[in-house]
Formats: sequence, structure tokens, C-alpha cells
Amino acid sequence: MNTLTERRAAILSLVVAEYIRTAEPVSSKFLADMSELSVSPATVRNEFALLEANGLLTHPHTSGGRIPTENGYRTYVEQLMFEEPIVEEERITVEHQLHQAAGGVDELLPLVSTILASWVGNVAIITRRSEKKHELLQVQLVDISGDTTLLVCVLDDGTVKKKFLTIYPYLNQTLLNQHANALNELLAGLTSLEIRSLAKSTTDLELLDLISVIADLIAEENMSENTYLDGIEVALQQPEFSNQESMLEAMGYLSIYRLERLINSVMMDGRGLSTRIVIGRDDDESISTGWSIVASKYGPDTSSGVIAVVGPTRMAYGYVLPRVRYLAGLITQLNRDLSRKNILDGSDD
Amino acid sequence: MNTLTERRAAILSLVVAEYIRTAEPVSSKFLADMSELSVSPATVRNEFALLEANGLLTHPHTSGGRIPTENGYRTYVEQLMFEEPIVEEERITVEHQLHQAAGGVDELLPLVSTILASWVGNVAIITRRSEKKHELLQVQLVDISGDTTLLVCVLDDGTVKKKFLTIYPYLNQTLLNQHANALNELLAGLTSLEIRSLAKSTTDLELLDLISVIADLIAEENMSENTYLDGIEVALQQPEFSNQESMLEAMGYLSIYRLERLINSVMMDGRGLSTRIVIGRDDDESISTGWSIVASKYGPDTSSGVIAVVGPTRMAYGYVLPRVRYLAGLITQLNRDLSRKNILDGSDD
DNA sequence: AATTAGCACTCTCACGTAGAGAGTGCTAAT
DNA sequence: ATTAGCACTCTCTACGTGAGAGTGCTAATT
Repeated sequence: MNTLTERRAAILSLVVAEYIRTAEPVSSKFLADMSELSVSPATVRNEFALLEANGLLTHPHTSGGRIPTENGYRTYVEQLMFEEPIVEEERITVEHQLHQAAGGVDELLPLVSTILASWVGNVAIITRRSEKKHELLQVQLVDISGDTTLLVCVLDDGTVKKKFLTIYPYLNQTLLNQHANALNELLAGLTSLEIRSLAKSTTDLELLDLISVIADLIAEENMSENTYLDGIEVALQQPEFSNQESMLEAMGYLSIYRLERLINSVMMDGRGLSTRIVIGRDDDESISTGWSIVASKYGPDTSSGVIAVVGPTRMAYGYVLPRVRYLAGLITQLNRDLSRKNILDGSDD
Repeated sequence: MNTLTERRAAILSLVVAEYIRTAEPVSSKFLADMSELSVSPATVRNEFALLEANGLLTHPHTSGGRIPTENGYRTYVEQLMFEEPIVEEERITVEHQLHQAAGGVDELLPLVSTILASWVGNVAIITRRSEKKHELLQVQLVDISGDTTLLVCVLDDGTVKKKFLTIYPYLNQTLLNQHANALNELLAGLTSLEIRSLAKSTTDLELLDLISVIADLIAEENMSENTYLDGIEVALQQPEFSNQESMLEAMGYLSIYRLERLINSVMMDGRGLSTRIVIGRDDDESISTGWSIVASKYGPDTSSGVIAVVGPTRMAYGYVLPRVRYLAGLITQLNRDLSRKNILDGSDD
């Protein structure tokens, strides 16, 4: 196995960058003509051959120029890539957009995903795990009809969860209010874990069922309800999806349910990295050949999740990565601001 | 202008049905070979020529068989079409699916749209207008953080609406509960219209702002929140969308926001018909050439809306129409059942 | 008068061929 | 170590060709 000399690295880097830009295989002549390398096409070809022997480049057919292999992309990302810094204009865009929406995270995250998707021209997805850590603020029981009661839970991040119940014997609204008051006194300010443990030691048999239901409801990861996806249309304009087959396949692949599981498993696999780039079918079996993910965790623990970009392996990693990281930091900051308010609460203003 | 003789009508009908089935132009020889018409291809060709002169058929190129024009489809639908009856198996499917989900309409309608889409292989969409008629069951005010309060309204169909508020001066949860109780006594059981008129005559200045906000919130048509769409993927498999361009164009056209406005305007334009089929760019400007809609109103007034199928003009109208009508009736029935429960309320069980 | 056989005509589609263009790998010269 | 030179491969396009399908028209038939 040959070493990656400086020139070889430069050539690899140029091939990857150019292929990402144009989606066309890169020829030796093209690279030789670029001012940065003052060598002839033949020399470039020799280097091509070595890079190909190392499994970093390949060519789809004999006379078509080179394209990176998945390993080529990985080497590029790990060692060679230039990260395109975020410009002032982009920061301003974000500020403007986010100042439009007041309120909880669940109104901000869709905006962020839309911004990211429009920046990178690929699918952007944000998952949120409000599980366990979130406190219950208030419970409400509402009589909908003779045998249907609606349970409404408001959490401290402003999300509302509801569930239809059938309660026997029938309780009218006055009785329901009494129950709700009792529940609120018992449970307000607790997390689902705390509620569950409280359920074990509770003596009030009448409320026991309800308490368990509430604990479950709060803990419940409503698949895709806390996940925001955008950019499918723009992603499908990539030349990778130029026929009906590949496009339909991509649409299937880009379903919110799949992606949600996918990026959660990518980030939560215990490596502890805050940012990951997964290119093609790496060691992770859940990612398909030809697809890449740039993902970053955001925090803090009280309201954490993953923000990610999903697209073909021919992705502008140097452009995507800083933006994913930037928005992850931004969401973290927003969350911190929100919970700080909660802490200061009555003492301020 | 020639009259539409019986044979001519039969030929038109066969061409439309066959083209819908295969998406291939239909030739004179094909029709002549069918047992139903015992005539030669030449005769069929003569009839073709007349139908074409009447603007009911056309041919994409000289030697490619005939396809229906938009007017051809319209004549077919209005006069000739055979409506494929719903079979027992389909009824059973619906029952099974709907028995899975208990609870409000907002859990049933997505299921219905999925069923319809899978039946017809096109986009199915259901809109719901819960506006005005719906009663407020309960209001809740929850202190989220120092300067943010969450307003939660539960309506009599089990839907929950929420809105972040900033209330000055700051009210703690105890005070908020008092306000909420006052509001509930005032507003429970009222519609948004009634609340709005009450707001005008109210003397309690402190609650006045809140009452208006609640009226607005209930009346608010949360675009696409009450609209359920399914079947985009299966619709895009139609041969009409066999290249990237047409597919992306179709995806843009099939956005939930556009379709929502589209089918509402199609049904609510005052013709009073409970079911409409709009084929191509008819007199209605909002529909694109090449697209058709089969739409039906459902009721009753308390929770009405439109269920529709959207797809290319080459649509199996005879199959789609009865199914749209059937499901519209079904939803109406479900709504009636739900509101009957509400009326009987405590008196039963 | 309606229908049909016959036939020339048109258009699409699949296929093969040819040539241009692009890019490579290898060898020999620098 | 680099490069010029050159034969080779592969793609892409254009072109031509022939088969096949379907039509429109005319004249014959019923």
C-alpha cells in the first residue's frame, strides 16, 4: 500500500471537489490544466493509477475520467477537506427567520430544517427526544362524549400530548375536574420516570390507572411527531435521481420514519462523537450504498436530538458540515435560553 | 356537428376504457377484434375520424392509435361510464382498518385517505372544515416560563389547539387557573362565532383580550393541519411521470397546500353538487391541463369537508367515483355517530 | 347507403454502423 | 521523475435502414 504523498492528496482532493461540483468524472487533462498542479496530464494519470490501486478512486468506464470511491470520500473528509465558513449573510438569514416565530421549540425546529435543506440542497432532518427529562406542567381531563374522555398533558417545553380514553364508570366533567386537580397536585413538575415510580407506591387505586397512562403518554416517542424533515424536492433534483426508478427508490428511502431511526442509530451508537459523517455503506448496515449522512447532536440534555443532512455520497461535505454544526449549536443555545427562563421564572421581571 | 350514435358512443367508451387501462393509444384493429363490435377496422377508422372531428378523440402521431381528448373523457364520464361497484372485500378492509383506531375524526381521516389512495393508485386527499360550528369544551392556561404562557383549547371533536401568549403583567399558575376557570364558565359549549359576539358585549376587561384570542384560535383554519394526504408515491409511478422533469413538476403540483385550496375551491364554488369530476383545464382555472379531480363533499354540517382523488386525466373514473362517494358517505356516518353520542351524552349508559 | 378490402403512406421503434471525441495505459524519450 | 507520443477503449451522436403498426383514401362489395 502506497503512502499518500502531498501531491497525491492534492489530486484526490481536486477530484473529489470537482466531482462533487459537477457530477461528472474528472479527467487527467482537466487537473493538469489547473494552475495549482504544474504537471502534465500523463503525470496525473500515473497518480490516478496509484490512487486507484489504493482504492480511493475508480472509473466507471475505461475512458471517462475518475470519480471517488466511498473510501476516497472518507479520506477526503477526514484529511483534506476545506470547510466553507459560514458567511454573515447566512447568519442574518437564520436570525430573521427565527425571529418570525415565537414560542416553543416545536415551532422553531421546522424552520431550522427548512433553512438547512435550502442551504445544502439536500434533505435536512431534525429529531428531538423530549423523553424522560421533560416535566409535566398540567393535566386536563375533558368529557368528549358519553364514553370518550380526552386526556391532555402540557409539558414544560410547551408541547401538548393527548390521548382518548374510555373510562368506566362514566364521569361527568365536574368529577373529571376533581380527578384532574388531584393529578395535578400529585404530578405537576415531575418527569415521566418520576411519575412511573410514584405510580408504584401510590395508594389511591382510583387514580393509579390514570397515572400510568400519563407516564406512558409523556414518555411516548410519537414517531415522527418530534421529527422535522424538509428538502425532499430539492434533493430529488440531483442528477443521481434522473430516472423514475431511482427517484422512486430515493423517495422510499427518504421516508421520515426510516430516516428518523437511521440518524438516531447513527448518533446514538455509543461512540460519543458529537458530529459524524457516514459515507455509504460503512460499517453501519442501516445506511445504503450511495447515501451519506452528516449528523450532529444538539443539546442540552433536557431537550436533545440530532440534526442531519441526508443525500447522495456526492455531497458537498465541506459546505454541509460547518452548517450542520452551526445549526446544532444554535438549537442548543435556543434550548438553553428557554430553560434558563424556566429557572429564573418568577424571580425576574 | 355529428350526433353521437350508439356505435360511436360504444367506440369512444372502449377507447377511453382501454387507454385508461394500458396508457397506450388504441388502434382500430384492436377494437375491431373485440367481440362487442362486429365491424371491420376500416369502419372503426371512419368512426374514429368522426369522433376526432367532434373533438372527442385525437392521435399523438399519424400512426399511433387514438387517445381521448379532455372532452372525450368528459363525455365518457357524463354519459357512458360504467361504475365499478364496491365489493364486499373492500367494505371489510375499511371496517377492519377503522376498528383499529378509536377516538376522534383526526385519527380516522388519515386512515381513510390511505385506504382510498391504495385503492385507486392516485393521490387521495381529505380536507376538514371544523370552523365555526365546533364548540369549545375547555380552556387551559399553563405557565411555561417567566413571560410565556400556553393557551390550550379542547374542542368537542377532540381536537386540541394551542397558542403561546405573552401576558403582562406576569401571572403565576394559581392566577392563571382562576382565569381559566372564569373563561370556562363563560365560554364552555360555545362556538367561535358565539364567543366572538360575546366578546363584544363583555364587561370584564381583563378577560376581553383572552376571549378574542380564543375565538380566533378556534376559528383558525390551520392550513393542512386538518388535511390528510396520501398516495403521492404510488401516483408518481404512473407512466405519465416517467422522467425527472414531469415527476418533479408533479411533486410540486401535489403539495398539500395547493391541493387543499384546489379541492376546496372546486367543491365550494356554489354549484351545490355533492360530487364533482373535473377533468383537465375545464372552466376552472386552478386546475392544470393533464390533471383531474374526483371530489365529494361529506357532512354533516357540524364537521364537513371534501374527500377527493387527484391524478392524471387518464384516471379510472368508473372505479374512483363510487369509492370516493362511498367513503364520503362513510365519513358522514362516522361524524353523525360521534355527534349523536354527544347529544345523548349522560342520558345513555 | 353503409361497409369493407386493398393499398400507399406515415410515423415510431429497434438495431446496426460509423465517426467524432474524450480519456486512458503504456512505452520510450527527456 | 516527468512527459510526449500514440494506440486503444469506450461513450455519444447521428444516420440509415427495415420492420411493424396504424392510418386515410379509394374503389369494390353488400
